Amino acid sequence: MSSSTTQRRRGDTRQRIQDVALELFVEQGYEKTSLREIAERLEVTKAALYYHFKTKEDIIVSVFEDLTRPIDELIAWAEAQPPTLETKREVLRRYSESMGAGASLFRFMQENQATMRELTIGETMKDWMSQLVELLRTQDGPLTDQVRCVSALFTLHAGMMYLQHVDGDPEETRLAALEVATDLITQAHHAA
Amino acid sequence: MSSSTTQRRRGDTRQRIQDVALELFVEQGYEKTSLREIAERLEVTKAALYYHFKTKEDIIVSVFEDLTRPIDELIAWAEAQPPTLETKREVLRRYSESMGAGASLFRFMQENQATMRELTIGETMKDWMSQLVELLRTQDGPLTDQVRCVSALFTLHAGMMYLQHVDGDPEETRLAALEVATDLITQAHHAA
Amino acid sequence: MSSSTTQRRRGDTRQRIQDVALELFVEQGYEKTSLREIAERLEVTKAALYYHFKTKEDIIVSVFEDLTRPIDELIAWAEAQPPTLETKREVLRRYSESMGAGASLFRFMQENQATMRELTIGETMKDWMSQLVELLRTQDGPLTDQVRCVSALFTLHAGMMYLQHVDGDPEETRLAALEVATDLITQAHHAA
Amino acid sequence: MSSSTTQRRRGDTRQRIQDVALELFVEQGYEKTSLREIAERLEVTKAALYYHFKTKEDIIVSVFEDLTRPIDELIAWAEAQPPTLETKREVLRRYSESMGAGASLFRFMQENQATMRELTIGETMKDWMSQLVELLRTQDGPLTDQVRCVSALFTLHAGMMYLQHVDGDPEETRLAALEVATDLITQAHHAA
DNA sequence: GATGAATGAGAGTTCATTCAT
DNA sequence: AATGAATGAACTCTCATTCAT
Repeated sequence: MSSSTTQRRRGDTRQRIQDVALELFVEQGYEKTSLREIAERLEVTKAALYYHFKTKEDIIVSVFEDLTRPIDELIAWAEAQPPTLETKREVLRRYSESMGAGASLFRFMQENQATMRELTIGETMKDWMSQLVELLRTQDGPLTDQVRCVSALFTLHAGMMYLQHVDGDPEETRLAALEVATDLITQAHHAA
Repeated sequence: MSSSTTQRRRGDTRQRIQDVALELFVEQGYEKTSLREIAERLEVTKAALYYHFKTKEDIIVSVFEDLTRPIDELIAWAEAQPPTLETKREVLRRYSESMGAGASLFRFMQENQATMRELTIGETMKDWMSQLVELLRTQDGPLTDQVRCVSALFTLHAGMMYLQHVDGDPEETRLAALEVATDLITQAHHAA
Repeated sequence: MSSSTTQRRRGDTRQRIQDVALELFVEQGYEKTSLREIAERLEVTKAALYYHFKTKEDIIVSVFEDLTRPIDELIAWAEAQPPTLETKREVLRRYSESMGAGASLFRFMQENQATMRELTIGETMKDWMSQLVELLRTQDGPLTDQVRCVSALFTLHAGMMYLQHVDGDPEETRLAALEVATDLITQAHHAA
Repeated sequence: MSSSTTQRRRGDTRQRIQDVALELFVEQGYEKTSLREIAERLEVTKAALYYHFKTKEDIIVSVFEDLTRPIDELIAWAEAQPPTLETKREVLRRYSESMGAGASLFRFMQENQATMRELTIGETMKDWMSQLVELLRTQDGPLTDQVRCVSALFTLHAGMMYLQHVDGDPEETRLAALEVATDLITQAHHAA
């Protein structure tokens, strides 16, 4: 009995809401996903969502808080390191890994930037994009090298979003993207 | 009298709707922009919008049709050329230029991908992304080189979106991005 | 040239509006038919309709005026006759004939009574129904006979509306309905 | 306190919507009745209607489902009987009775046929009209007799709709109509 | 004899949110 | 921990109608 679906669901409703919400947000975008839809898919009422979360925005904020912790930690760690090339490589390596884990969250971010901007988390996200760029870029180097640093970041994103279905193995693709990104950052570093 | 605001506006309402709509869509996203808002900013009624466009989607579709023509032409041209490195460089050069012109449209596309996917134009857009990648990528080369081609495209986008406010002169930034992109494609080409 | 479609249409726009309007009103009902639809089918603008008719209601009123004249005349004629059985038979005969001619109008009336009631013509129509009943019914006869008179009228209607597609020849059906109606009225008459 | 208006209304809102809706639909027709009107008369918001019914059409469908059950049962019963004259008489008798009960629904049907046709229930209704005719009519008899069967049905309708205000007692009128209808069917039966 | 452009009113519908139970 | 019932605000869209040209 304790393993019946109903039983297993006891107590983890909050988690299930987050899961289903992210799923739908990724599928359809934030605004086009209604609380009714989320509730229906969970077979609970809308009011139940409000027991667990104060607002719709709260749901997505909570998902972000859980899934972006690795990035926050990465940034914190990197800021404590000396700005060597090796550090930068490690940043890319770990960032790429995080993306593998929270892939759908990243996809959501990528595809819903307009929405994010209005949400409080928008700032958060923009913040770490800037911080990451700051960590990677060769200060005071030529403009092209600064572009390379940003491009390295975007290459990782592109690797996740646009190359996944093109080729076979997702992991292989991720590694290829990481290699290209590392390459870019290395070029930028040597030029300086 | 013939130069009064009302007079000057005669006959260009359709154009003005497109302009204001794009402006707001870029600012706030497609779904968060209501027809009421557009109408109010134009000082006409909602019904007037419906005189000129059949639906809300129609408005954005028409804006796209006007502003993406350069890209369509670019693709058509490139497909008729031999797939040399020089052709590829020219593609990037012209693509970068188009983005300078229709900058806000590109920003809209970038930031509203989730929305676009549901819209009919979503397909169109995805189509030309694929076609561009196809034109640029070194067929049958190593995976990393394929990544480089996609990355080149994304570098141009990144140059437009994320580096504009960072540095001073937008045009200079655009050119730097173009240089990096060209670099990437050249590497990919030589390796093959 | 004078026989080109455009040429032939000159001057009979008013008539064409009436035709198309009736056609659509019958097909879809009065409220569900919009002036846009009528205009589109005629390949003119809505404003053109307003050149010929003051309001939407005006269109249908004008159609009625044209097509119900035979009925008005029938009533006028009947009122001048002695109320013999033969007169009554003649009334049914001519009413049945009118229905054959203005069939679609009758169908419209039958199917849009709720609408008619709000329209000014609603009264008109109700009026002649009462007048016809008055002409047919055997005053002061038993209730059943009064029912028979109304029923005779309805039989004609039923013959037009519900039996048309059931059997082959519409004309044959009409005549059968007329026969039954005449029968009913005869019974009612003899009883008195 | 527990008998205050607000209290009493708890839980029967759905029913109240159906009642008020039918009332207004009968009064004004389906299309001319807006949800705003229904809501206002109930002193709730439009949104409350949508809590109980998915669409406007849904409201009327639900009313139909409730009120046409007697007819469905009548048809089912009749189909199980031998097609004797006595059965047919019983069908008319019970049909006439049903009409007394759901009188307003019948009036609505009669006066909004154009609307019904577009609604899903239109088919339902047409179906039972055909089934009733099928049950009553003397197969392979002369055309006039078939007309008589349909006419019998219409006589009942006419008795309800057009004779109610003419004479005093509605019940008396209904019985008179039933008598005439039975007469018609008997004639048709004997001829065969 | 007709059009192009617009309006005001209102339709049906959906949303995030609330609150007593 | 969750529901049933409801709200208010907003939405996209359609309609009959007007009027200068």
